[in-house]
Amino acid sequence: MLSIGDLSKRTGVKVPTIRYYEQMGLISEPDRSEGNQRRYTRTDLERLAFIRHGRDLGLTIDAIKELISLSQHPDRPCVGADRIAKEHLDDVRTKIAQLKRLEHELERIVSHCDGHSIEDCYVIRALSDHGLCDGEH
Amino acid sequence: MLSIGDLSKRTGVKVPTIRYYEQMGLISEPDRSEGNQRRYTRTDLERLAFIRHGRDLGLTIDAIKELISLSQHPDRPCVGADRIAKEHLDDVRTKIAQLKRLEHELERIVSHCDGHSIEDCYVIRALSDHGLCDGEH
DNA sequence: TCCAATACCTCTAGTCTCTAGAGCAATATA
DNA sequence: TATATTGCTCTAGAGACTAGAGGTATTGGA
Repeated sequence: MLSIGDLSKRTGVKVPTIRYYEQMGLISEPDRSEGNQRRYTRTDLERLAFIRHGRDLGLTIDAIKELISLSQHPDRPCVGADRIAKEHLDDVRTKIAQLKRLEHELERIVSHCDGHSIEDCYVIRALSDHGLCDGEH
Repeated sequence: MLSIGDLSKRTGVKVPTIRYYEQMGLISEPDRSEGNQRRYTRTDLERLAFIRHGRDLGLTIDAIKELISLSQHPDRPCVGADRIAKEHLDDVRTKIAQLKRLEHELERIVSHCDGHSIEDCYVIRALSDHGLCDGEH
């Protein structure tokens, strides 16, 4: 039986976050010690590692909830799970593209600045005047 | 003189967001009509466009505040503004790198899935078992 | 000129995913 | 056994808005 601190150390999920996940219904309420402290099993550990992993990949709490519920019906086809992952992959790709445009824009802004007075500062001017931008964002 | 709605239409910043920016001290309190409605000038319009642009580029409210305060001292050297932009560029690059690792991981996960039962679903298995990952994330 | 539609006002509370702190209780270690 | 550490609940805060309630101004058309 693991305490919440043990679970935290093993999964890298902070203690208050574990309690938060419980509150959100991502993990079930664990048994308690005589003194009302949470006691976790190996199953809880695996579940939490699953959640952690999903969060690291940027999945939302709701997406993870859905995956958990899917995984509890092992006989169903896995298209649901695949769909969630695919949608997320699309999101990630969109975000990368956006950030790259941003990077480009910022590079231009930064490299134009020569450290003289604010009056001539390209950073400030570029922000004031959208027309100085290359693409749209 | 522009109403808050006009300002919103011209800048693409939603009305409640404009009021929020006022509350946060990003824009100064405008004059009011006889009936207590906000009335904006061309200067306010420019300021808001500046903020909008900064937010589009992903700058935080605090960073924008700092830039505004810098821009109000036109005699000072512009290294401060340049520093803010550079720091942000670093952030953006870090985030792109992270997302690319993620993309890679998700691609692997998705492409392994053959649509059969959940029991064999690679999405679920990959999330359960970090050992199936390529890199660290 | 009057009326209805639209826009505006303030204030409060909610979003999402945690994180921090207060004040107290249980457990582990020396 | 004394003390240090960990745990408990509850509330509030972060950032950057967004939504809704309940009421007031302004605007455009008949």
